[in-house]
Amino acid sequence: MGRIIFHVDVNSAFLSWEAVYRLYHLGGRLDLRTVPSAVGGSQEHRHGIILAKSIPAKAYKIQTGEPIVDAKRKCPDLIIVPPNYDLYNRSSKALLSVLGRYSDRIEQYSIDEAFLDMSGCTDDPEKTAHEIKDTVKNELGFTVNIGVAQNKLLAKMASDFKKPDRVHTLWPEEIPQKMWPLPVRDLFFVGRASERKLNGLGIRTIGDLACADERMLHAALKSHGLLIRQYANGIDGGDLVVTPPPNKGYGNSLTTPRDVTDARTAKLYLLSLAETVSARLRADRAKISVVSVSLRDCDLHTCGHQTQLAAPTDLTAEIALAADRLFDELWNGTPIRQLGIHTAKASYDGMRQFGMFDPFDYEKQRRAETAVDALRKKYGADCVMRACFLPPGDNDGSGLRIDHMGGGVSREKRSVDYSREKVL
DNA sequence: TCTGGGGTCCTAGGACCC
DNA sequence: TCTGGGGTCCTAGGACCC
Repeated sequence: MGRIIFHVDVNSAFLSWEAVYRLYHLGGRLDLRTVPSAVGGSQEHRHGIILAKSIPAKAYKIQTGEPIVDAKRKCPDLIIVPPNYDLYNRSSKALLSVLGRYSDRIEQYSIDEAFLDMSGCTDDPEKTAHEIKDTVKNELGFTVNIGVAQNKLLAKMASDFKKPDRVHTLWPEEIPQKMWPLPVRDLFFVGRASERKLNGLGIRTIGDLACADERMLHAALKSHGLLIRQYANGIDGGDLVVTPPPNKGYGNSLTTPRDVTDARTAKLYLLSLAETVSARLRADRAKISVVSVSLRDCDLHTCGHQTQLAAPTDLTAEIALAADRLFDELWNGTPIRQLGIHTAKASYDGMRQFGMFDPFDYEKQRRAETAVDALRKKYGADCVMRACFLPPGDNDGSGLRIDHMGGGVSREKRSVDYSREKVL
């Protein structure tokens, strides 16, 4: 038997993990998976979108990524629970540890998805897939779909068929019947923009794409058109990425609770984002050579501006300084909804060239910042903070306080209240 | 009461080199 | 002084994934 690839996908991951947590760790009685429910951000903080939904919620046409307001309109009784990224990371680890018993060639594709190379590990792939699926369910309490195929693309497409708690195969001879009738949007790497262009060419199903004229596709979609045509034919030469490559860049962004209309507040947010980004750089022993600032205005229009640094850095002070300058060059005074700091050209060799015109002593500043990192690791992120972020009172000019470590997802856990009374 | 946050890759256009 | 053409690097923006 040739190559056998499994794609394991947790059904409604964030919601299932929350449901399991409430049932087994908090002793709740309601299983969120059995009612219309969703995980969503806080509307007061303008993070109000659906991150995951239950299957009953799906029946109301509620979609991941849509505003909670719209979802509530579709289903007034929708139960919304806040995200808990710590829980998701723990659940993800538990899943990976179970999968590790079945193959030593695993690619963790995202927090809730993994590819397993099962070549030579099984004489009956479907039976083994069922065994993995049932082991996860019995030991961890949540269900997965497993797609079984000869390459990653087809395994991934197969795991997306009927849910939950299913195993699907997608062998080459099954492609015309199982994959080609699907709308082209269901194909991996066909997003909204590609769908629109393809529809304009009269291509509506994956089958249409599979036999579409290559020159026409290239004219409309460049190399991406040829890639998705290969995918439509079930062709994917990609290997499993067992060892994840190092990051090429690190970024953090934040949608502010209120539009920011003054530079002082914007720069306070940028400083908090620089704190978070650079702490991650130092934790990973990475330095970056490009800093960019992105702004999104109240019309959701985004723009950005970037700069190359004279020397690679991992310092909050240097990144914040660059970000401030970029901000001044970029901002035209439009009220800001979201701010971001992104970095690129990461290097991991630990070198830092001596700079004749460094605004400060790199080594000295780095000792200070790593000392703060150590304190925060030991006593919590809030044990040391800059005076400009200190309570009491507001510091964003509208009665709100700015978190001194801005952006990211893990900080959401603070807003979660898992007191027993809250458990359904 | 509108629309998060983390990434990667590609393309287009301009600067600059020979 | 009517303006080729190949190459690289940089920047901005867009598309896709989860």
